[in-house]
Amino acid sequence: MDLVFEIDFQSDEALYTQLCNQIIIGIAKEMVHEGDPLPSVRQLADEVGINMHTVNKAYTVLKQEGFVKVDRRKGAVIAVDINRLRALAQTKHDLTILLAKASCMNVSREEIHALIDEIYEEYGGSNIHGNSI
Amino acid sequence: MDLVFEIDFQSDEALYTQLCNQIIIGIAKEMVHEGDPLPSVRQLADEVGINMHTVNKAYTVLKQEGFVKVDRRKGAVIAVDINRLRALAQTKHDLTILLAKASCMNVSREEIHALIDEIYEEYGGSNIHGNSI
DNA sequence: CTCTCTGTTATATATATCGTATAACAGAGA
DNA sequence: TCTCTGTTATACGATATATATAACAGAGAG
Repeated sequence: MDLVFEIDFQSDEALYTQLCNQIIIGIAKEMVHEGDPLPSVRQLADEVGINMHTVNKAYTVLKQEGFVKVDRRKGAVIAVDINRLRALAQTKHDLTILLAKASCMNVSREEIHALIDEIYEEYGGSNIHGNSI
Repeated sequence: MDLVFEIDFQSDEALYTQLCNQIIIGIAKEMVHEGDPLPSVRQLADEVGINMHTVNKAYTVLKQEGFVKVDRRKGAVIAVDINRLRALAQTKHDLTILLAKASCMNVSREEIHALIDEIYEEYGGSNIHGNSI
């Protein structure tokens, strides 16, 4: 399974952010794995019809966040190297706001839990912390 | 309990976004309720040391999202009037990206569920969908 | 060595967003 | 009338976003 990139030019999300999210979701869904090469900045830019520098910014952000590293031979490759503590803190911060909105909208805790399971089904059913089944 | 506003000028979150989030979290935590008046744009701007228009933008966004309405007598008041379907869709979209990042960082599904409960404890233990206890 | 690919950097430009600033308006209450 | 409310208009500067053209060093293939 290979990554398919689709850009929504009408979205309010920045183009490079859309690319970042699609790659991160691709990793989570195990469509790509550690060491897999990403398209070159020029190739991906041409493929989705945006500028090379926009792709380069996406790769740079992903690199800073630890999702990608640069291999001089292969180019940009998947590389999940992580500061897990920071990841947990960021996750909690984002969840706090997301759940506040959901709570205000009368989305119950049970509905959230169900949503979590529904989404997580599509992601790696197995990771080192064993969330399989 | 009254809302206390604190602005982090070092944050990468926009100032008006910080205000929006604090008010939404305040509603979720039931520190404020339907009909409660918010500070006037000028008063709040002066209180936290930012421009009136920045506060006004926060109120405008909250109004568009249904968290606030304008009462000519009281000014801006809390008003949780909601398109629940849109709320669910938005919640799922945001969760999809958030969980993808968490999954890549090897944050397990169980840890997410625990985080959900931890955060939800601080929010309304009771809403119309009965997520109490 | 040459050619071509990689990411990377430098400049420049255009547009949009963010935050501030000053000013004014209409509605409502004292 | 005076004062408060949200709202609107306009302007300015700073930053973010996206594009464009150009060049560079490292690495692989011929």
